[in-house]
Amino acid sequence: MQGGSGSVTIHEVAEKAGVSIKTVSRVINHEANVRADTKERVLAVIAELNYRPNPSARHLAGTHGYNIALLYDNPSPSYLIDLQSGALESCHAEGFHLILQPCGFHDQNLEATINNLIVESRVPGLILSPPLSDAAGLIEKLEQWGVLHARIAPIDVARPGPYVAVDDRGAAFELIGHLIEQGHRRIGIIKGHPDHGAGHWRYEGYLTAMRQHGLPIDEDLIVQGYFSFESGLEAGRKLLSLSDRPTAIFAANDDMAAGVLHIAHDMGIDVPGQLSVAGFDDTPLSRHVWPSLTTVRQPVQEMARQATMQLIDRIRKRGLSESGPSAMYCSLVIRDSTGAAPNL
Amino acid sequence: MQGGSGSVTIHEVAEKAGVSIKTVSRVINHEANVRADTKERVLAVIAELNYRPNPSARHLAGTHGYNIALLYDNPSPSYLIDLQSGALESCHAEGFHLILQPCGFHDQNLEATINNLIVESRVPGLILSPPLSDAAGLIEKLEQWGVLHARIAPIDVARPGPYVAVDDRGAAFELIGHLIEQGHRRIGIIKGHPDHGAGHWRYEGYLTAMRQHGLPIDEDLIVQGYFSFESGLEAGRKLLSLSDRPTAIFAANDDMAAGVLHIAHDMGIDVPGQLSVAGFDDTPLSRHVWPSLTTVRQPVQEMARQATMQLIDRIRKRGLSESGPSAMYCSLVIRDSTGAAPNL
DNA sequence: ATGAAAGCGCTAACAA
DNA sequence: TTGTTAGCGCTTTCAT
Repeated sequence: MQGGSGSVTIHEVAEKAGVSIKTVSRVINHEANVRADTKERVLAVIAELNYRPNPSARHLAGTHGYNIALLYDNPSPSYLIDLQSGALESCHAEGFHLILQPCGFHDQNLEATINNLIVESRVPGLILSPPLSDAAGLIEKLEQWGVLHARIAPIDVARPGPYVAVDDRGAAFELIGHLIEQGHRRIGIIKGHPDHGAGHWRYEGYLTAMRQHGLPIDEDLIVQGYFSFESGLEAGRKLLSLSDRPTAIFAANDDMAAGVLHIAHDMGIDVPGQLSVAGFDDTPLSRHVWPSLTTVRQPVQEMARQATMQLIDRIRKRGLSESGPSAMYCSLVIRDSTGAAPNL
Repeated sequence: MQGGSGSVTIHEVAEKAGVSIKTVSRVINHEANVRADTKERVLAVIAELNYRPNPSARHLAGTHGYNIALLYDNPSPSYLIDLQSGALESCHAEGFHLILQPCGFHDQNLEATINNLIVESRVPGLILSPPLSDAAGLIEKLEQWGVLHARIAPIDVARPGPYVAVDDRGAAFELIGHLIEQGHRRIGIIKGHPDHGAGHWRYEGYLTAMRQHGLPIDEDLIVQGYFSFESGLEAGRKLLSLSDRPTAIFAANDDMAAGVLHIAHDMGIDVPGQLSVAGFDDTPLSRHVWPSLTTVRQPVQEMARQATMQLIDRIRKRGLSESGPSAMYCSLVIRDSTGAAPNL
C-alpha cells in the first residue's frame, strides 16, 4: 500500500509486464481477446504497483463518465441515509461515484437545475427517488437529452424505464387487518403526501381492508397529511377531537404517527390504553418514541441498491438491447411493537 | 438551456469569441492578464453557448482534481444530513464534487480504505467528521501522503491544520446553570461516546457548572453513554433506579435523552412532573418525543460549510503559504422547550 | 495581453 | 491475440 502523489500510469504497468498499453487497457476493461497467461501477468503487475486507472482519463477518452446522481427532495434524514447507503453500495461495487443532488419537486427551476447538473457533472444517468420518480416533465426532458434514469417507488409504473418498488398497498392492507383482529372497529387514517405514490397505495390498502372486513368507511376518519411530524400533529388533533373518536390511527408514515402520539399525550389520551397508533417505514424514531409504534419495515436501502444497479447496467449497455420497462419488487414486514391489543 | 449530448468545448467558445483557447482558459480560471472587454466578450459567449469546462479534462491536464471526500463514522442520520448539506453547499459554490466515504473509526483497515479512496478517486483533500477528526494514525498518514484535510469538532486542537469547532463546554455549562436556576440540585449526566471530543467537553461543562454553584459531584449521578438511544435507555435505567434519584438528567446528545425519556415512561415516572430531561444537538427527534426536550442547537451544517471552504482554500493554495493551524468557532444556542420548571 | 504547442492517461479505430 | 496511432478537452510552459 502506498500513498497519493505520483500516480502509477498504464505505461508503467505495460512496461513492467512487457506488453503494450492496449493490452493493459483490455485487461482492466475485462475485454476478450487476451490470453489467460498474459492477463494474469498484467493483473499481477497491477496489484504489485497498486495501479488504478485514472477516472478522468477514462472519461475523457471513453464513451461515458463514472458519476451518477441521486436526486432527492428532502425526505426524512433516515430515509435519505438509507437511500444513499444503498446507492453507494452499488456504486462502489461497480466503480462509479455518486453525486448528491437535493432538489425541490415543485421548484420552478427543477429542470434547469438538473440540466445544469448534467452539463456540469457529465452524468450519464440519474436515480430518481420519491416524489421525483414521478416528475413527468423532468423525465421527458431526460429522455430528450439522452440521459438515463432509474426510479424508486414511482406511481406511474406504466412509463418505460427501470424502477424498483414495494407493495405498499398489500402491506397497509395487512397492517389494517392486524388492527381489526385486535378488535378495532373505528380506525382513523392519515394519508400521505399527495405527491408521493406511497401515500396513495397505503390509503388504498386501508380502504380495501376495511371493506373486506365489512367495516364502514367513515369520511371523518380520513384526514390528509403530508408525511411531516407537524402534519401528523394537526391531523391527530382533528381525529382525536371527534366526539366518537377512533380507537386506532394508522398514519402513512412514522413521522406523522409520532405526531399523533405527541398530541395524544398532550390531550391526556392514554396510549396504548385508549388508542393504538401505527406508522409506516420502521424509522429509528418509531422505536424511540413512547410507546414504540407498530410499523412496517420498508427496505429503502435495498431498493436504492437495486435501482442503482439497474441504472449502471443501462449505462453500460447503451445502444444495445433497449430492454423496455424492467420492474423489481422488494418485500415489506410488519413490526408490531406492542404485541398486545389495547383495552377497548 | 440545452441538453446533454454533444457538449460545448473550449474551442467553440474561442472561435465564436474570436480569441484563442488559452484566453478562454484564462477567463474561466479567473486569471489576470485579460483585458476587461475581451473577458466580457468571452463570458458572453460562454453564457450564450451554456459552456462548462469538462472536469475530467481539467483534472487530467491540471494540477489537482475537483473531488473532495467527506469521511464519517455512522453518526445519527440527522447529524449526517446536516454535515452533508453544509459540505455540499461549499462544494457547489466552489465547483467541487463531494464524495461520501463511510468508514469505521475502529476498523483495522481504516487506513487502507482511505488509501484506496485516494488512489481511486484522486481526491486532493478530505473532510474529517467526528470521531474521525481524531484518528491520529490516519491523519499522520494523510500528511505523509500529501493529502490535505480539514477537521470538524476535533479533540486535539493543537495538531496543525484547519479545523472548525463549537464551544461545547460553554454550552453545557450554561445548560446545567439553567437547570440549577430552575431549582434542580441532583442532576444526573450521561456522558458521550469516549471517542468523541464533544462528549468530554460537555462533561467538563457539567462539572464546572456544578462546582461553581456549590453543588456536590456525586459519582452515582455520572454514567457513561455512547451517543445511542440504547445506551441512553440503559444509563437512564441506572440513574432512575437510584434510591435518591436525580430530578434532572442531562444526556450528552438527544438520542440518549430520548432513551431516558422512554425508560422514564416505562418506569411510570412523570416527565416533566418528576423529572427534567435535557439533551444536546437539537435534532428533529428532540421535538418529536413527548414531552419535547430541552436541548442545544448545534450548527453542524455551518461547521461543515466552513470546514469545506477551508479545505478547498488549501487545495487551491497548495505550496504557497503553509498557513499553520487555522481555527474557526461556531456558536450554540439553548432551546428550552418546557419553559417551566418541573414541580420539585 | 495574447497565442502556439505539448501532453496529462486513457480508449477507440485500425493495423498487424 | 496483440500493438500502433490519434485524439478526448483542457492546462501548462514558453513564446510573442
